[in-house]
Amino acid sequence: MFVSTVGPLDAKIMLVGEAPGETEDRLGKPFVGPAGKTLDRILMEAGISRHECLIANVARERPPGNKISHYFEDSKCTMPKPQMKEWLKILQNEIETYRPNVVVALGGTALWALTGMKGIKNFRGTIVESSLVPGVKVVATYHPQKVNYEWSLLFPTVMDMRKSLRESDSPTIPIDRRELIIASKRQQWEDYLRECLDKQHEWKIAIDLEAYHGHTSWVGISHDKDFAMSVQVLDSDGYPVMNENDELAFWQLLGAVLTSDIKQIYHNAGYDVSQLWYTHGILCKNVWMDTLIGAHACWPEIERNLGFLASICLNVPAWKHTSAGFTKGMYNAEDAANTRGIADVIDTELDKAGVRHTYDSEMSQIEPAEFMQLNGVAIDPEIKERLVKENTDRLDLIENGLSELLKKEINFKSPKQLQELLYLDLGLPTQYKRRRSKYDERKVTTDAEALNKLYRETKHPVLRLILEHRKVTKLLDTFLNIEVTESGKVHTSYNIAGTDTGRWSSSRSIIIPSGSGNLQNIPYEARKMYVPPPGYKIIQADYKQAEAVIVAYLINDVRLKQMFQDSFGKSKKYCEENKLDVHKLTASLMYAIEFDEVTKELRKIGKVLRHSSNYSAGPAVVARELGTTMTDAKKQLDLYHAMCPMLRIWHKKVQEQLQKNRTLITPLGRKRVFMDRWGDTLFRSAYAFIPQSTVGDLLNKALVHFYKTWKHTAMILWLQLHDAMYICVPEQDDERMWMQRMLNSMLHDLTIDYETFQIDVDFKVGHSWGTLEEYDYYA
DNA sequence: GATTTTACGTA
DNA sequence: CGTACGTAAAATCT
Repeated sequence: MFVSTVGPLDAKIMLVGEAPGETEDRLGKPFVGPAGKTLDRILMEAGISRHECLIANVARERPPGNKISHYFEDSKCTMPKPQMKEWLKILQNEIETYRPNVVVALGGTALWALTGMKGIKNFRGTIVESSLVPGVKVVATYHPQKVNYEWSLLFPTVMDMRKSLRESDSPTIPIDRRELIIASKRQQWEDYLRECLDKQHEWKIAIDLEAYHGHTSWVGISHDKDFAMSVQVLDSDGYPVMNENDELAFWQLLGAVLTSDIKQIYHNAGYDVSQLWYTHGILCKNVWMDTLIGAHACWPEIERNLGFLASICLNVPAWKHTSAGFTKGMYNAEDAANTRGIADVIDTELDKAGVRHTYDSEMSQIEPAEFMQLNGVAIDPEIKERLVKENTDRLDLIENGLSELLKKEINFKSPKQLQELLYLDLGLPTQYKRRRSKYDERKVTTDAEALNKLYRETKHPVLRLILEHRKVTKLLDTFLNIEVTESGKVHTSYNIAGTDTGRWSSSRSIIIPSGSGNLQNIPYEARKMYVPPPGYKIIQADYKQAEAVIVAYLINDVRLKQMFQDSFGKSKKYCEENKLDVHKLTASLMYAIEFDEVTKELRKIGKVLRHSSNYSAGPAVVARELGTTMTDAKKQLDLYHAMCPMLRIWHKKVQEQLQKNRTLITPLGRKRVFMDRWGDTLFRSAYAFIPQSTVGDLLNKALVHFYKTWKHTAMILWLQLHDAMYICVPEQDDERMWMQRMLNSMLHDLTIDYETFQIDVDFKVGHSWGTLEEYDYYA
């Protein structure tokens, strides 16, 4: 059925979709099916009333199989067939007749029809002039149906809709007033940098560095969102473009600016500031804002690259496509100007959203995080060589064993070849990946969980060997055969804005690329080669059962809280003598037996259940962890929840809170708005959020305090591992003294439901990361 | 050559 | 129907 345009003819906003779906086809109206429902949600969140909008589709009839390509000659949908040409004419006429102030292109097809541009991902959120009806303003965003499939797109789509609402005030297309000086001449950058010095008490400047293989190639500078200058240092082959004198003058002058009082803005200050210090000896004095961290504090769940932030904070055209080749200088200048513009928006948003304290706290983490990145961690070359040899030998044995069993050469790292081997050649029962929802598609897998299950069922020796092969190659490929720097170290970049929870993430350092990159997932075996500097020893301090303590207070588990309090600051021996063992307590309550009757096996059950229940894991996970049947796991779970009904009550409470405003606030004041689709996945991340985030924030607070207090001593901040910090101190120093100092920073009051408590700390000491020994500080 | 998928390491 | 991450190698896309 032909679906015509609906809505008031004097509408200021016109929405243009792609083509009618099944429901639209049946009812003859646009956006009345599932996509219409999502459109309503988007409009509601943007504060737009559907009845005030003209609503249309580019194609007026439903294509077979809902495939828009049906109306095009080519698969890329750029050459319309005659029918589509006719519909374009209709759309053109309607826009010319009704003249809405803004036309919103919903999805790629509408974007193409209205502007001739392809690629909705790059152009969404930008304001462009229509080519179909010149002079008419178009804002592009995702199609609601796409949001349906990929719920994380809801936020940008809502932001685009809000922009459209603002733009619907008038038909005027905003003019891009930016003045960008690309690859500036010496006179230009000299004048500009001197002006920065003159205005150091008035201006805030954004700085952006581009690098070529670790060397700075461009520097972008901007004091105003409509002005930026880029300075080229290296050409695209990595050769200097300035003569020695000019380059020296440039770095000196830039150094003078960055060590003046001028307020500086960066997008990921950690990188630029470290690079400036490490390769140019410039120690930036006054970092006023980091737009990456600012955006993280405001919107922890969204994408945070500059292009995306600009699309929601500013009215500038997309510029990512200029990042390669001869337009690099343009890209660099736009980065700087847009960073400058975004900073003002975020500065306002931080207060509006009430997250300034989170932002400040994260900003204070830059220095210790960057210290650790630049300082690095030493690798003992002999231990490394030994580990590589041991595991290479082991791999040889495994491969010999496999070739004897199989007599067919296959690549055991190839999931495809393994599937063929196991499920076709050997005829083993096909295993499928565990699904997050019963609506997910069933996928064949050969992962460890599947192979273990197959081994339990069939005892086929090849499975054992494949599992071992996987373990050893993973260890060798990712963790042992790593590049170290000339000084025998590895470096990691700690990413303060790396997670949705406030925990840090860790990844390959761009400044000093080395090691396996991520230092937060090194397996125990490989940790043996990570060593302190000569003459130093390692002290590890980690929060004791941190997340379990937080959960106990969140759900108000009186018995558990009492146990944590009773064991606080006590030695291992004392806890044993006084029956202070969480997992034994759990088991004794579950089975209604005396504490002393709890066997090792029952304690294990208690431990697994507490842990998995805290994150609302299901019977499948419990069965796997305990190696039992699903039926048995279900029984254990029922026992656990009968013993601890508060947990489900708390889960209900979290759901109610989400219903209210989709916002959770942790005991340390971190705020997160959950934008996922309503359902179990959303609930699970919400349950996990508060304990995970609180522990992460607690540790980072402690780490900053400790670093500030002791950075001027011989102490070296060594590693951060979510709930643990590692330091290195001189061999002859008293370790108890350092432990006391760590305690001073780490023991910190937390308040949940008007009850104040602390989380205790465990220590380890040693001379390699893999051989640390427990140190009972309270003994 | 770039991007996505699979598998797996940590807290 | 644990969640939170990052990386290597294979697989797939363009």
